Amino acid sequence: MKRYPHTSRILVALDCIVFGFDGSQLKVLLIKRNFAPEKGKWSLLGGFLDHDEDMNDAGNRILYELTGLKNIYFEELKTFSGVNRDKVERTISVCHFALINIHAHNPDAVKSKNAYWYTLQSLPDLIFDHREMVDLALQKLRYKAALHPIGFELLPPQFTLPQLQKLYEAIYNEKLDRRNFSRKIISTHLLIDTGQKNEGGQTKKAILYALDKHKYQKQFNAFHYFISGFGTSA
Amino acid sequence: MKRYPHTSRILVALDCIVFGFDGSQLKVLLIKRNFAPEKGKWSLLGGFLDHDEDMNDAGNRILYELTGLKNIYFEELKTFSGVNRDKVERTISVCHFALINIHAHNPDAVKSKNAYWYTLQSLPDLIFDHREMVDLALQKLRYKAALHPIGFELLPPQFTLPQLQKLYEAIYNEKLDRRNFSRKIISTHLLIDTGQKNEGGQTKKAILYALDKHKYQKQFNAFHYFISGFGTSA
DNA sequence: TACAAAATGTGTCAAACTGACACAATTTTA
DNA sequence: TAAAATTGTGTCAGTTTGACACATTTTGTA
Repeated sequence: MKRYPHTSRILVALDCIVFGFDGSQLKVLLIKRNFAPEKGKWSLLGGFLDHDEDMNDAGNRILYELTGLKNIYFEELKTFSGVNRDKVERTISVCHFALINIHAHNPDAVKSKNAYWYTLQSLPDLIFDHREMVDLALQKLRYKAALHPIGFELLPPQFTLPQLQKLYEAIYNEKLDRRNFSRKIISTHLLIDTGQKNEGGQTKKAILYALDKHKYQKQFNAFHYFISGFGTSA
Repeated sequence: MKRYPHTSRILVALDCIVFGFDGSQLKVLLIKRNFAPEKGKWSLLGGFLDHDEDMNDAGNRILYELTGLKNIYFEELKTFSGVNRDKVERTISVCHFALINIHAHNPDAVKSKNAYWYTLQSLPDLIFDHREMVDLALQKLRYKAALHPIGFELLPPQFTLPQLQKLYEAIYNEKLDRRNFSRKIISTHLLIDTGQKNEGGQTKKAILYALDKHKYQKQFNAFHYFISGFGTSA
């Protein structure tokens, strides 16, 4: 047999919400689409699944082309499969989201592809169902970061507790109690005190921590409840 | 423009792990594949995405054809996209899992399609990557049922606390403390005491509860921590 | 008919955790 | 040199958790 009978073949795309954190705000990487239709409009990072690659290959390829980064944290979110979501031809899109250290990506690659970082509050109009994808990705990020140490993927290798707290406050758009947050993070034993303090700081210098990668991987699926009150019935 | 240039179109399938609970064991619905290749071998419930339906339509169609049930709980798990996972032609499969009340499905429809319920301990060999899908689905069910009131989908409309506990014990394959489990479930306020007791029981008759559907939907995304110790670093 | 056996419903208690809040130490700046 | 901003750590009452005991109900059987 060469093909299955009575079936229809369609295009499979991969779109990805790339999150970054600049120290005070959560940002999303958007790209100016350079082919028709909707050429020149804002879109998520994406591409078509090639005949000789699986989804993981495609994700790595697409993320590498734009950011110059390998081994990026990304995970699958949902398949968007509306019949008319692309007017040219039937295309389903497997939506992913990625978390990167915003200071580590290659700004030249980003610029040359006409990509820019947008805050969630100032997103431009997006093509197709990409806005829906962003909303879902934020929802998933909030869910997952409340339970698992996923937030560290958005920070540089060394960071302070106040920086980590600012990240969580940006993700949930709410203030957290400094003392309780600190207690929670320290009690995970996921952080290693580097013995150093952050330079260029203001007022009191904070301790620089690094992630204990071994414990991080081992405990990744453990529940941590980083955010109190998140997920309650309210 | 009629089509995107330099792209490859592929088949999109939907496969679904259908879970059921017979009162003591967690079971999976498997089907004898009735077309080549691998005809006659065991497979998950599945089908191809048609040109005029989205993934949700396809899932409902496929589940209805086999079980005779509508409004089944099902959710997307992951897209399996290995290049050679189907030898006939490139096919990606969007894997889902479904939870049904095992006593509500249409046994004639199931029988006529050559489908049977298997326990997780006695699964036959499955085609393609379907075994991997089952393992992932069980993992996801365990994860989700520990946090959200998803387990009720596997029970009849009225059930007792001991029945609910047996379900959780089957899902996690471990014994739970009856008193602490009861306290946890009652404290969610998701159950309504029907005032009735279960008939045909043994020894003491237990209270029959029904799910408070309104609260269930409202609190579905809340965290409940049904299973203590699940997701800890151990 | 009464009693053992099995299963169900509810209660107790110490340990751990949570949320709210106070105080001391460090660094910059006026 | 002192005020202001920021960071690190501690306290304490209220809540939740895990381990465990006891009383009640129903069946079956001596």
